[in-house]
Amino acid sequence: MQYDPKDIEQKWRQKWKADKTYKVDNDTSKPKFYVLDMFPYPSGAGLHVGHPLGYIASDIVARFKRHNGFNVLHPMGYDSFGLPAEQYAIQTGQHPAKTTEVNIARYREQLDNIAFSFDWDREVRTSDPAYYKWTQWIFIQLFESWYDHEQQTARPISELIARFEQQGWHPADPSALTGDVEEEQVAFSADEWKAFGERKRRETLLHFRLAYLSEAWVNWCPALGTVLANDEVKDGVSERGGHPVERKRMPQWSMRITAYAQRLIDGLDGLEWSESIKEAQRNWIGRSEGALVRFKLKEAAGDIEVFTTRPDTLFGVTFVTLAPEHELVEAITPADRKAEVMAYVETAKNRSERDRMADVKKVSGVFTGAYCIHPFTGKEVPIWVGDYVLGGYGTGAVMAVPGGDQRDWNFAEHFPELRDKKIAITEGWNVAEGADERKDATISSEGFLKGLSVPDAITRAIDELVKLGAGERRINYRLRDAAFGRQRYWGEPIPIYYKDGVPYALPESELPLKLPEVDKFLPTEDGEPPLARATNWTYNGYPLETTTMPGWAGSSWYFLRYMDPTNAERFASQEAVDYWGQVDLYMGGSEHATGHLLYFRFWTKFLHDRGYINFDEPAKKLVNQGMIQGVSAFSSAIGMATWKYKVGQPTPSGSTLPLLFIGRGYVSKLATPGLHQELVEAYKPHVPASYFEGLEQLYVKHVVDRHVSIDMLTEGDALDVSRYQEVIEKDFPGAFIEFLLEDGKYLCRREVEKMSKSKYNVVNPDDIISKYGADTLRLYEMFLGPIEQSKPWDTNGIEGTFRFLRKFWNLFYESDVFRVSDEAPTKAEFKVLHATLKKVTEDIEKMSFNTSVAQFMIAVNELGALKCHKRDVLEPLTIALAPFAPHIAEELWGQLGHKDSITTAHWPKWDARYLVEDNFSYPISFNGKTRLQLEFPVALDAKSVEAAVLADPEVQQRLEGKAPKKVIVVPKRIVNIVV
RNA sequence: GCCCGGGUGGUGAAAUGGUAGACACGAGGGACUUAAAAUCCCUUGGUCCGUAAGGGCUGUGUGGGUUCGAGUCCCACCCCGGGCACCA
Repeated sequence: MQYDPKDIEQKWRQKWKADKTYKVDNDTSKPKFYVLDMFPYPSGAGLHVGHPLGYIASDIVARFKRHNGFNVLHPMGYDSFGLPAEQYAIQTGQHPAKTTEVNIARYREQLDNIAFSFDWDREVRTSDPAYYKWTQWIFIQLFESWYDHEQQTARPISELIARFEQQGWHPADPSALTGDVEEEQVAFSADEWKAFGERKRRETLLHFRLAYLSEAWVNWCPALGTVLANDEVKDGVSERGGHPVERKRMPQWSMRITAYAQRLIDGLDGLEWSESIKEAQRNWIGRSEGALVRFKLKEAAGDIEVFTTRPDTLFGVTFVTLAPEHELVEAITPADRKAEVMAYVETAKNRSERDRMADVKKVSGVFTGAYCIHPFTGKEVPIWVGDYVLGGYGTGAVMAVPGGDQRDWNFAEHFPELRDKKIAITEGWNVAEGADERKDATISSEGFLKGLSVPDAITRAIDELVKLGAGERRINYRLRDAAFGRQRYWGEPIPIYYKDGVPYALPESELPLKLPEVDKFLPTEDGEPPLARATNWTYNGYPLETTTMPGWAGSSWYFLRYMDPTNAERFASQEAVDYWGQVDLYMGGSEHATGHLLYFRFWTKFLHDRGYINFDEPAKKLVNQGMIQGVSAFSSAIGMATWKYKVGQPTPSGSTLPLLFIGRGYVSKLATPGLHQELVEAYKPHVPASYFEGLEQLYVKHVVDRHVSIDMLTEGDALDVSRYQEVIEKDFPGAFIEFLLEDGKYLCRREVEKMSKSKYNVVNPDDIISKYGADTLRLYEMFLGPIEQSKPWDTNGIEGTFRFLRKFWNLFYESDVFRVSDEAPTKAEFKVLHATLKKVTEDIEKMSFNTSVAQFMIAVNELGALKCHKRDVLEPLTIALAPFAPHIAEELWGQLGHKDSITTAHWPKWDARYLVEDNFSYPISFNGKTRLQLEFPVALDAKSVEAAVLADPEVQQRLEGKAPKKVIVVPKRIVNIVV
């Protein structure tokens, strides 16, 4: 019988499904191992060969751990809320739940084809009310919590209320952290608190809740009636439709992730995550140490707060710059300057943050006309507004030190009234040329900092600030609180209602708050989110929140739900959570470095703080699979050409030329100037002959590349011209279309790009499976290279893994008859087996799957050469192969006479006894260059090896009678003779 | 600019400081076959010498260094990929 994956794969998939082979119990007698894949968003495009890469790797580990006696949780589900389904719904009117359902069914079918060992009874979907009930529940817990900075933990809001009743609150109170809005909450005493009305109390509490409503800057697009992300705004207009976008302050639900900034940094140290992801998170959180400095306003009460990492440069302050959004701008600007300043503010703040940050060269700003007082010198410092200062970072104001900060320098240089006021702050530096940003400089400014090194000056400056009451040490984080409300339909409703304009959490008994039906998935006419279209969207007559949660809400805790996916009483039972605990291996793409992976950690820490789980990091080990890129194919067309005549002759214009497709050979030829005769010939029938008279050079101005679907390519990048022509004819009705062939073929240009539908370079796993089977696909994806590395998909190599499986199969067969002997294996056969077991076992633990596949190939080649058909070799080998190629392993396991599934088999242990070598063939090198090989017994000591080597005639001959300077013998490795 | 990865044959790649290129694809040659498919065998980094057996030189982005010995460690640089970025 020949190896034919079609029948056996089909058969086993059905059997596994019927037997619930991959069902996992919360069986506490076995040690647990939790293998998690980042769950997919079920897009309409389905899976391509890149998606399963990580799933296959984690599946191998899961199966391996199971063979090794672990109770392995290896679940899968869907991150099924999201924008694409909503956009599709807007276009087609089809309910997103419906398209999502269809897409999930398709995903499931594709996933099933690859035979993952998922326990599908544990599937979760974030858009399922039974699931998002708990997402909403967690939201309420966040709403009902505050962060105690002193104890570094989240606590119930009731405990904060108790504090307020006893001691009130003061901004300097170190224990109650308010995160981003810290400055906005003014002090109040216990008595004042008690005197507050219900409304006032709740408004105050919003400044402390971990999920809170506050005014936040957003990109508001009135025409679309929605808030846009930074990258949806280009040059002040929306990317879609080009409508004007304004920066606007709107009430927004946010998550106080900033409260966890330090713990999110500290927690990284204990994690087995790649250094690059950890670094990305550290950068994202962006801790910087420095000082908060207060500059008293000259004409008014109050002061401008500034964060600086370089208080040592305080004597170099020449001006203070406020962000255009800064609330003081309007207040401090004197009447005579108001018109000019506010005009600037209007234009500046409506530029998106991204635009403002991208334009490094363009300096813009305006003098407010107001002054503040330098805390050390008492001198007046002019206050400017500049868009290089961002409202959302630090305090939205900077002390500008042109002598020490290049951006400040650039700003000063740009304005004549500031240009000559730059103050040098370091020794040996010419401030006219630029800023000195060195951190190993010596301060040369006037005052008490003169002569100090930068670190000493920083300490001294802060001490002085504290003494004067003009500032204090401050640690600032770049991390901002996360916007949590979305003006969208297809997301979790936020379980909040409004009484008297202030938010209240729904009682737990009202959960889940189900997504209401709406007539359209668009904002209302007056710009309310889609949920406002729902009839009777109220609770006890009070209006319900109309924004929904962002995509990352459901994925921030899903790993917990898999532990106990149907629990109706709790997000997961305490026992289940205690048993499964942290994810032992988390597999997913590195593109989630600062999004999902940060929120995931944040929510875990929060649930830990509130006592729901006993660990505060979700995943011990994280592995990022590389991206599988597609190799796109392009056609190149010359739509219009410019013809250059001899100098002095007019160029004809307005001519209609054929759409001429030229192959890659011609494209590269065009790079060199000349008269490209083939092109001229192709054009001749279409243009007047006079066009070509006296033509000396042909310049082609526009070569338009078009993606060509890769399934239109035949052998060696040749295009199926007639099929492609049909496609082009549809896009350019009535056009002349010609293909310029090279050796009778049209060859496409190839390029490695991201694999995506729009690039027509998607390779579908189903196609591969129907041709070679899932086992081959699994092996091939692993064989491609190290799991973390990105690599282009090239189906050409797949034959090798298919051949390997066939050879493996044939070890069990002789002339198409199943024949496995019970004869005792030879030493050589055992050696192959145990070498393979050793390598594969070690490689799986290192997640080096490409090398384990290679080892299997070596084993099969060697056993084939030995004509080994022995049970004691093949049986363990089959178990070892099972995690990689489960179908063929299960089939052969059955044929070997086993009744139970191979998944229940114990992992075979390798035995070092079989790997012992009697002899070792030493490479003998002279000055590090290998010249010959000599075989000696392994047991021979270094001295004896040296003597034996030197006695060898060939060595003697090479030495030409001279004595070697030195002989290095590394037992069982190498001999190096230095001459 | 900063922070992470990475650079090895025609291709995907392998290599605890110890024989660079395992394994696989592709290519070339051969066997079997009426033929094809399938299978099997041989060759395959470059280059030079040799009829051959065989041998020499060279070779892991570039230039230095450490070492008996460097793809691997150190320094400087170049290129590619990813992330971050007027972050005060």
